[in-house]
Amino acid sequence: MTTIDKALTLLACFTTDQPSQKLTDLARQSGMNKAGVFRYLSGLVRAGLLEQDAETRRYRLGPEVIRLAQVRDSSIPIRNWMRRLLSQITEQTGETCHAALISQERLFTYMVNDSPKSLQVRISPGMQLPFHATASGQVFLAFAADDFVAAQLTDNLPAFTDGTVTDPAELRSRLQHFRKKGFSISEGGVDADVVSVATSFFDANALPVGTIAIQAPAARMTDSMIQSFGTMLCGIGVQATHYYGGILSADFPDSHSPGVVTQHNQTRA
Amino acid sequence: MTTIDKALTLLACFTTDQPSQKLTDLARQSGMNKAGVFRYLSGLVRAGLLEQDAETRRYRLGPEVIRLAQVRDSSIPIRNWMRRLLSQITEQTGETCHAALISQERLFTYMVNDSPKSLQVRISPGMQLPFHATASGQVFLAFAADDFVAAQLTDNLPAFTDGTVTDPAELRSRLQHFRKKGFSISEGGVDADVVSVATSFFDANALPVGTIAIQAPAARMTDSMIQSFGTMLCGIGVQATHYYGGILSADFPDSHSPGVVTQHNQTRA
DNA sequence: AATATCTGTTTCATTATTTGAAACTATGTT
DNA sequence: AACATAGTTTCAAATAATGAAACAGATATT
Repeated sequence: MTTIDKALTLLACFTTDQPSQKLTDLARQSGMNKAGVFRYLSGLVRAGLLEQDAETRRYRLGPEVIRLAQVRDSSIPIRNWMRRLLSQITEQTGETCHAALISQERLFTYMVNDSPKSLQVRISPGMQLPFHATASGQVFLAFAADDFVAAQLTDNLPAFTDGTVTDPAELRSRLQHFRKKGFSISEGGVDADVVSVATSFFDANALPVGTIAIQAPAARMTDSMIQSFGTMLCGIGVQATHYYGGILSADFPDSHSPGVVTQHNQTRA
Repeated sequence: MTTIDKALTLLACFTTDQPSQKLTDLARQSGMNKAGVFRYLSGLVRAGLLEQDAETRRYRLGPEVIRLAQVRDSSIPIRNWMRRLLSQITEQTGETCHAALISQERLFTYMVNDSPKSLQVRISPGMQLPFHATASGQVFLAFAADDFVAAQLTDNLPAFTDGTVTDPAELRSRLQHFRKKGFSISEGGVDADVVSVATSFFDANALPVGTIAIQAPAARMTDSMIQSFGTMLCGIGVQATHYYGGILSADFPDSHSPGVVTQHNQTRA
């Protein structure tokens, strides 16, 4: 492990749950020496990736990460078309939806489009999604590489509700099913009384890079709605893959590719 | 200079003008050994901050910078209120506006709100703004620390048009004027026939952290419009400073603080 | 008010890592 | 086929990283 690796692993400690951190905690979490962590953090601060609160001495992410994100988006402009796709979903379904992206083997919410309804599922960008307990995570695994799946589906997976499936064998069988359908369904995996449907989109190697999901209160969801949401999402996923410049996974059901949900599907003859 | 510094300076090479880079160019630009740059880049790739195109072998910013930006925004949520403020500006003026932030002594556009008009000034997020040639840059300098100004206002400043002011003495005198007014005006500094008006907002140390600007074709701008845009921007800037949790620079004209432009200024008795 | 405790920061001799020139490989060019 | 270019690997010499312990500056406790 090089010095750079050690310094940069500290960045992974900053999450939406813990957006600012104390030196001592970072040292404890990372298992590194306090003096070393201090030097790493200083370097990250000099680079603008972190900044230190003058009063509390706590570290948080710095303005440079925002600049970098803008630059990234100017070369791989996901933001623009993703906003359109999500608006389209909420328009057609009336429900909250979100997109998630993979980074460093972690799936995080990238963009959220809130339902106009008053009873809505609350979710915010930047949150990490557990693979085994969310529709997004599961559909991602359904199309991910085998060793990746194996790394995620360990024993002792945490249960967030009574309904969380934690048995690897059971999960694998579900993944197979989701792979055939092209979308996943999760009921009460993280929050009870929430149903979630998700599909994935792919990069140039036909590997999943992100997911698009709809989340709604279980109370107003029927089985047929879930199915129709699923097929719609598959169509959206195909578009996302296209915009991203990727190609569909070989396992992805192709029934959705030719314009099942297009912007002008009403104009069909 | 530590190893971490050397590795992280490479990140600064990625800009909207050069969103992807070749190893050799990065080595040349940074003046570092090719082998070393390769090792640094590998580390940055492992951390997800960069990724390498499988075909072209070029490096570009990775998905982790997006996750980090989301986390940053969850602790210092500029995006939400800034979007509101910019919409408000375009609504009232009909012109394109943008916000810029400072990072690592560079001012970059953070958010853009396009004018609905067909003839509009084109600007995209993530671009670096030269301090001496833009209204944003100038109003930033007007309230920045003395040594920062001195570092920026060197001799041999580049001229982008015939109208670009490059004389440090002349620029300093303008800054003084802008500081009194609270906003800056730049005509044809970067693009001829473009007029720009800008104000800044401040952090808890009363130092400028960003700017908010309006840009319009010179053809449809009058002097009185410029002045009224300026006073409006000052009001918006006061709000931005408030939302950001900062305090106004002591030099900032206080005439704008008590609700010169509030959301409900029509409801005054 | 004095003491203890918890921070973040600095020091310094030991140790391990970075360093860079050159060799190597792969791909594209004349 | 020879040449050129770009990315990657190697290895002994040089340099920077390391971590225990000391320090300083807060805040909490007796």
